[in-house]
Amino acid sequence: MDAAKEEYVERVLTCVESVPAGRVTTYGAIAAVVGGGPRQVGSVMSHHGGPVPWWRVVRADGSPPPCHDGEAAAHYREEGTALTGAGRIHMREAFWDPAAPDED
DNA sequence: AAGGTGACTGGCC
DNA sequence: AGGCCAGCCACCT
Repeated sequence: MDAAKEEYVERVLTCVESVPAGRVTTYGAIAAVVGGGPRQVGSVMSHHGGPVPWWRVVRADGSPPPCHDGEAAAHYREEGTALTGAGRIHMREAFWDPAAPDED
C-alpha cells in the first residue's frame, strides 16, 4: 500500500502548515526535514498542496512558486510577509527553517 | 528495466 | 539581474 507515500505527503503538508504567517520556507528546507529530494516536495505540493498555504513555500532564491504567483503576492501583502523592493520575498527576514522553529 | 520529467538548487556566464 | 548547465531524488510511462 502507499501508506508511506501518504505519510510523506502529510509530513510535507504539516511542515507547510507549521510555517507562521508572514514567514516562508524553501522546498529544499522541507526536503531536508521530511527527506527525499526538493523535486519530490514540489511534486507533492502540486498534487496535494491545495488545502495548505502553499504560498509560504518559495524557491531558494526567494521567488514565489511557479504557479499562482499573483495570488501568492496578495497573500504575502495580506500576511505582512517581508518583501523586497522587486516584489520578491526577503529571505533574510521572511525565511523560516522548519528544522529550527525556535529561531523564530 | 530503462528513459524522461519535474511547484528544486547552486554555480557559471 | 537574468539565462544556461549540471547534479539531485522520486515518480510516471
